Amino acid sequence: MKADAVRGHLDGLLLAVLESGPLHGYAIIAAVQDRSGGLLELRTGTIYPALNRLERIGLLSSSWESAGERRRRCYELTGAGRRTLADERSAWSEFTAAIGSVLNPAVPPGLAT
Amino acid sequence: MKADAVRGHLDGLLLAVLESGPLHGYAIIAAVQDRSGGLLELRTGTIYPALNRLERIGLLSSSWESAGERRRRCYELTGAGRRTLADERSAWSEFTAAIGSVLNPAVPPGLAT
DNA sequence: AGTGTATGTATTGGCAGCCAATATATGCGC
DNA sequence: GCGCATATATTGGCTGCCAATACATACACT
Repeated sequence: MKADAVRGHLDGLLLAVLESGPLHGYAIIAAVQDRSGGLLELRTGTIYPALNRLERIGLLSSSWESAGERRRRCYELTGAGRRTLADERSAWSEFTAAIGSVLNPAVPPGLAT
Repeated sequence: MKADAVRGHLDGLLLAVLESGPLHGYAIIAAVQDRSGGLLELRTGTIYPALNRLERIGLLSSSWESAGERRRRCYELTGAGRRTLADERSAWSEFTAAIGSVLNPAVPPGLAT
């Protein structure tokens, strides 16, 4: 998987892994990697600015948490975040259909009349 | 469909529409738009540099053609181009599986033990 | 003859957005 | 005290597509 393959789909990934409950940054990276079968390895320089942006536009809310003595910033979906996640899912579906139908046409090339 | 959604998948699209025979630039744009159901509208500033690059690295070959009096540059797949197209198809499949499994997990969130 | 529109190729500048590198801090094992 | 895993954060840079622009030919209409 090439490095910046997630370009344009990052927001959806972040919202999706937060759907089942709040997570902090490091756990988000692990969740994405886990759910993608190890194929998607996000970096901190990728997700932290993205999480800040998503919070700023109201799709996430965050709160500091203490695990033992260690501080963690936990992010969770807002209502707007859930609605946007639904939008991202339809956009993804539309996107894959569009690219897919060009890449693998239903009518195989060479069989046209 | 957001403007630069094809980022990272353009080469595959171009190779795919050329699989069934040679086409010139304008026809390639039309073919991609047609096969995507009108969702993918590539611009000349997008495909011409890409076609040049694909020819330069040996995936396409081109020849000038005269339709009536008008000159057209027709591109066709080379052997290496066909092999790369196959690679692009597996990469696409892997990519959609990776993003898709994060966006729409097989085990719906909230049903975990 | 002139104007507008469709067809066709080509180049340039700009910028969104992700990554690599880097910095900082804590807790734990040894 | 040293190294490693955990954890958050920022900066600079590069890739790669797009918007804008330019130019040429053919044809229809007036």
